[in-house]
Amino acid sequence: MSPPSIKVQNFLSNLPLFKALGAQELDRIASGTREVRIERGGTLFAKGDPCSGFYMIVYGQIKLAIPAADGGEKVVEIIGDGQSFGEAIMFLEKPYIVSAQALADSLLLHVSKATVFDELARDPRFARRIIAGLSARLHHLVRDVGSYALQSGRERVVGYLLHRESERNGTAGSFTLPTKKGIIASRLNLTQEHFSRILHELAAEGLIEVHGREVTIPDIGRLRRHDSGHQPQS
Amino acid sequence: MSPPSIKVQNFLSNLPLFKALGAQELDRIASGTREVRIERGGTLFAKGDPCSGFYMIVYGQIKLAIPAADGGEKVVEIIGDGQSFGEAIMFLEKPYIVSAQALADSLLLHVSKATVFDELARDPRFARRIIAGLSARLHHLVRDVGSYALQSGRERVVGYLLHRESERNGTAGSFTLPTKKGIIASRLNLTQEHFSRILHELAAEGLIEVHGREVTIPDIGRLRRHDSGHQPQS
DNA sequence: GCCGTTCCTTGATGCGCATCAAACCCTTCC
DNA sequence: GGAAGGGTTTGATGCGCATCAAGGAACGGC
Repeated sequence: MSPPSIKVQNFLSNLPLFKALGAQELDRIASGTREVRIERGGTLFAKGDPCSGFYMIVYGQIKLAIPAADGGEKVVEIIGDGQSFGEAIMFLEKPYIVSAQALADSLLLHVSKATVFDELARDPRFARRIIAGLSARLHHLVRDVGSYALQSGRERVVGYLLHRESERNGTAGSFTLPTKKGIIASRLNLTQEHFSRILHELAAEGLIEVHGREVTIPDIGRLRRHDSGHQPQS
Repeated sequence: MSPPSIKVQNFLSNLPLFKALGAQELDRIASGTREVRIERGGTLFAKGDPCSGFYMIVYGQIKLAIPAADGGEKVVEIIGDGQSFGEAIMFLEKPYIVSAQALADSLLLHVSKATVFDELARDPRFARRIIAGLSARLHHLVRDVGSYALQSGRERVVGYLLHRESERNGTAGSFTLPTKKGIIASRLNLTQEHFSRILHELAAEGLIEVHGREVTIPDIGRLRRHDSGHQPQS
């Protein structure tokens, strides 16, 4: 039953959160870590569940979403390889306010609350990294809030595509959407239908090409100019 | 020119961030702190400015908002006595993404980045409090995102009123809006006009009474039942 | 191959909310 | 007191986006 703990340390040491920690620290953390496997469609936790630690994705993909009363949901984030989630709620004595569902068969590491708290008290560098991680997330969320309030659906889609392109390894100007379009639409505060129409519209104007989940941007500069809609950007 | 530093320590020791710290720690922090006075309407910092520390409000009121290209803005938060802001951006090497403007004549304390970093390295308790603060803010923002995406304008207003009422000291069922209705409207992702109409509508249904910024809720239970709009809550 | 499912698109319709515009406060200042 | 100027309300109009409803396309299983 004992997990291959060597592997865990190796994986941890490649994450920004744990990079350049000593072997001793890594051992301590690894001992408070357990592997979690979950298959596509499975629910890792639901809104209202208590929180016992945070998660990191070794491989796979997890969707964080706020469920609505009527069965709908708002996708807050789509998380992929090497990223972590659930830290913030760990430091508040509150249940989850989002649910986490696997979009692909995934392998996660769960680091227990006690381990984190312990390490926090010992190592100020670790605290600094936790703080940096939380700050970055807050920063992104504020940007999201701004885009929801100040940009049109079309602008949000263009912004998203440009962002994706910029992070994508591989052929310049071309990339694959990370998951189903309906999920991405919700992430952008749009319905699936409206998202589909916007993509169609952009394609009709020659700004992008879409084949399934494959998106090509023939002229990034031209698309970027459309970022602020019909108005010249300030 | 030397500020009355005794006062600063006393004020600090009453804030959650610094409560129960020793005199030595308080002295160190106070020495990295300076008073900032700003009058109503003044701009504390603008989007794009570099960040040199974080702020706490001794008295007054500050509005954090994301400016739009067309001169509009989205109010992210309205901050009052004893609260702090600007921590997160301090830990990222990025300029502000929001602007801060005084809604009333205010007295702030500015704690320098160096002081915070220094204390962070020394005192794990301080780190824990910073982390708790960031986590709480993240939590609130996620809730906001959910309400923007999943609730109608009317529901957001009702939620806001109930929240305000619950925090308000004084007569039960009655409170004063913290600032101009236009600002609150933007905070709730509404136009001033629409916000006004919603208040009028709620008043017409006898759920609230409004006189200027004075709001009275005759029956809180009844208003709460309207929180999820026309549908029974789950 | 065929079938069922899930995902995506396309069309028709309508609501929620923004926008534009004007009137009506309620202060504050001379 | 009157004038000037924010702040707020109210009305008319219209757009962006959701909703409802089908149809098509892609995928996986037998």
